[in-house]
Amino acid sequence: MFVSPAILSALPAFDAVARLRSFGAAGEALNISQSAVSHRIKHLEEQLDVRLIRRTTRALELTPEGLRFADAARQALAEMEGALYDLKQDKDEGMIILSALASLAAKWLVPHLVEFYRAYPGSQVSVMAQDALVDLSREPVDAGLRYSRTPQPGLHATHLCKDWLVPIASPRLFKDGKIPTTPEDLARFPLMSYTASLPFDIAYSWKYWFEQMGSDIEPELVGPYYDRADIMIQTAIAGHGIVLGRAMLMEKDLFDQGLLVQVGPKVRAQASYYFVTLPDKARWPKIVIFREWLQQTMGESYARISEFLY
Amino acid sequence: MFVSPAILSALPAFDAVARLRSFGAAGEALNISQSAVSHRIKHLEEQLDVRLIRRTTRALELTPEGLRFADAARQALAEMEGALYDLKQDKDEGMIILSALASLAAKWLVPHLVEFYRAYPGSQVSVMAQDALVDLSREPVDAGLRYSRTPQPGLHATHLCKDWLVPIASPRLFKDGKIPTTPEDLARFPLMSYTASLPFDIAYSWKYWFEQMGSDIEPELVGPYYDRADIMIQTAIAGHGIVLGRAMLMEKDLFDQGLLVQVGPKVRAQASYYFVTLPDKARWPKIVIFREWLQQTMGESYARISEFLY
DNA sequence: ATATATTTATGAGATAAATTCATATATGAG
DNA sequence: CTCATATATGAATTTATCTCATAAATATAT
Repeated sequence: MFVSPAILSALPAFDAVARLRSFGAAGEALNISQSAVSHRIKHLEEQLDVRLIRRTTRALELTPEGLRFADAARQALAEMEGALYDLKQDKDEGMIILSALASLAAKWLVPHLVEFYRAYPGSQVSVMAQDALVDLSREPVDAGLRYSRTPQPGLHATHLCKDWLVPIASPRLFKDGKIPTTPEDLARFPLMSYTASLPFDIAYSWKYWFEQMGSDIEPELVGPYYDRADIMIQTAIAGHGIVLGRAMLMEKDLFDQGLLVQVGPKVRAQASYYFVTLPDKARWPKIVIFREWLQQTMGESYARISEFLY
Repeated sequence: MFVSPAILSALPAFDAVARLRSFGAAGEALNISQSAVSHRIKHLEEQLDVRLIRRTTRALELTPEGLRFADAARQALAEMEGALYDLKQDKDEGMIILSALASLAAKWLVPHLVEFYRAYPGSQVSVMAQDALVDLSREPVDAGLRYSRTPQPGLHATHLCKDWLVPIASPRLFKDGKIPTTPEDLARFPLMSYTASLPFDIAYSWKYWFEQMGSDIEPELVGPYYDRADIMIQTAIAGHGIVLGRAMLMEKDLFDQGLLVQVGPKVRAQASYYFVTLPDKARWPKIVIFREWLQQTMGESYARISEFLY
């Protein structure tokens, strides 16, 4: 057997009549005329070939069959109502599932997320720290926080901020208290770099930095290497040497905890941070709220960092 | 929130697409065109403002939202399918709930019902032995077996058979073996009658019988009285006296068990047996089957009794 | 008994929606 | 690149639904 659309579309009317015991009241509840309700119910009874309602001019009563059918109708409608509510929740105020690069998640996002929760107490953000770029239309992920030169085509992308490459190190590395200031000074320390697998790998390398400094020093890199920028920074904090790191990842370590010091001029990183979503989801309220917060807050971080670093 | 008919009527199409992973196949399953399915799904997605299906020319995939919604849709449809099946069952082969007068139920219907079960093994009849006439449109009762002069207006009624009033008694009452044959003989025994509360009460009384016999005897009735015809017959079987009973109620006792003997001529009873249903239900298969069996079987009973009694 | 008020039923016309057909469009496979 | 196989789309048509005005039915009050 198969349930015809005609039967289904009559359910709200029948349910309303069953609950309100009046065609007029049901019509009012559904914003249609009493006549429409009457027609619909009649049509439904014809479809089912069963009398569902006993009409006694002044009052309505359900037949035994009508009572049973009303139960089923109510249950089916409740099921759909629940599904609709869930969909709405997804858009409005449900949890945002965000796919972010692990380095950014660890070093910038997680420390700042407390501010978001403070500002929007009803919200919840779940961060999936993923190195691979997930397919937003396939995975149950609402949005992505990405670092790239250009946003991926086909997605709704919002530019958040640029970044800087900065040589940093633990103050403890300089036992005599003399922090290097020139490329030449700097090159005497162990230079470490993150072995990115990104296509713009070169942008991270010391080679690029020395070029930007107008220096012809050919840097000699030492290990350990990690493929994650945040772990590379931890290595610097541990005092293993000088790391060329992305400024946005080091905000807390530089300012708030003093674990790192800048040991050379910043240079422009080649990529930017983007917030991306499927075009469909771009206007979902919960996404809009988070995106605007992110844009504002990353912008502030970037401004603060840009001003602080020489 | 309230579930709009537009959303509901798109559910079968969406469910079919979700199951079959193809618009074309879904259309075929629902006997509509591929184009119609495409339009419906598009409309549904617009209504919900959520993308449910990822289209990739060659294959379909549900989005995470689509998967969840498909579950809800399937469940709601299953609920309705169940309800539709129940309604169909009611009409086709479900249990027949029959309201019958207690006397007829006990003395004729129950003994004959085994024949019905034998003839229609899938069927089930539930007999509610009720003295009061129930309102068929209000109670969960499918049909009524009634004894009246005219069928109740507004109901679909089928005439089953007439009946006779017959004086009967236990053979044990006549210790000398002489069974009375004339009204005068008969009047020497205790005469008992059922104190009906029916409007055609008089028809049962001995007075009426003696009149019909052309006798001017004024019968003197003795107790015990019962308001149920079947119990009155049991009283006769117990040998308490002569009872004027309805022939249809005594078929088994007279023929098959020899518990009663006829002790005077039969006279026509004023009422008939009718099988009544609500007009809506009159053509339900299960009702038709039972009605036809009843008509046939009561007809045979009546013919047998009419021939047997003088 | 009769009038009245209240409620559902009905028919016709107007409006809106769904369906089909024909065809465009997209894309994976060979 | 082309073909085969899907879905998408637009316009015309058909179908369904709604509203309005009004009829019909009956419980309640007079």
